[in-house]
Amino acid sequence: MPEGHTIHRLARDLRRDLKGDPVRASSPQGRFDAEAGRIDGAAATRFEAWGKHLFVEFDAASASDEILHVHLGLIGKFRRKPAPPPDPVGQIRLRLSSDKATWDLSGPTVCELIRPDRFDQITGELGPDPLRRGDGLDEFRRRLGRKRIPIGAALLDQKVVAGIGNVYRAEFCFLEGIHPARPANTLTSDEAERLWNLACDQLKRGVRLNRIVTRDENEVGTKAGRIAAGERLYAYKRMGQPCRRCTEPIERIEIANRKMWFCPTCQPR
DNA sequence: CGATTATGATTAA
DNA sequence: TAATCCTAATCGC
Repeated sequence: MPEGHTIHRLARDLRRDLKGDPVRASSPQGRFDAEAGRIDGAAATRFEAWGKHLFVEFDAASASDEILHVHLGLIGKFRRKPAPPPDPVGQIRLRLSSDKATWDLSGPTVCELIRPDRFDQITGELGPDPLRRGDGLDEFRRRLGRKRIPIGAALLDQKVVAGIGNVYRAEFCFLEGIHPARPANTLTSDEAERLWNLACDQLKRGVRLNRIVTRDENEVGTKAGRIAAGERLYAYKRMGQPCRRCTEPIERIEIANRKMWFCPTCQPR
């Protein structure tokens, strides 16, 4: 589930359930015991998503200045459970609960307490996030222009743009008719701008629906939230199936160590 | 019941 | 380029 939209949606949902009140923190699995103890009982004051990174700040009076940093990686999940907390199921690294809800974190690639200087470092190394305010476009264009790597690789590089993953990169290249292997610095200023605006629109849509749906709803004839599974995307994982625009079979290519799908006709070199 | 897979990213070779 | 970390669901036998 985790591309940028997931994390921004998570920040919003966690905020609604946990913000303000003292939060109970524990590590049913045990691997985060000591750290959980340090934030247990502190009031959570801020929930922020930066690309695929989630940060939770706590009231300085009730905790130290440490900030919770979570990165879900490929398989991490935050699952909502009712309050009061039920018996934990599976490997729960961190459980956060208020009297409104319980949130169980499993399988994160990063779950740690950090100091503010480290927070500055992590966020400072990220490219612009289409879901955060600011002049992302100029920065995105600048960073793309410095890369000779394939656009398919540049879109995965969190220093170029923060929050895009393997599904969105394939879908964005398809939607803009750009061959995934084209060097990033050969994109015109206009192409870069269209990619950026597309990312802003699509990630926002992803947050709203809490899933990736890139398919045009007029094309499917249903409202976005109801587009059936398997009908939501244009290219991702559709190897050999007919392109939804031109019916040519979708092809697969390996870029930046991951598989990527594209239409050879709609995305010429 | 074991193998495979997953919307990630780093480290080693 | 390959190995590695983290976990759970799914699939084939």
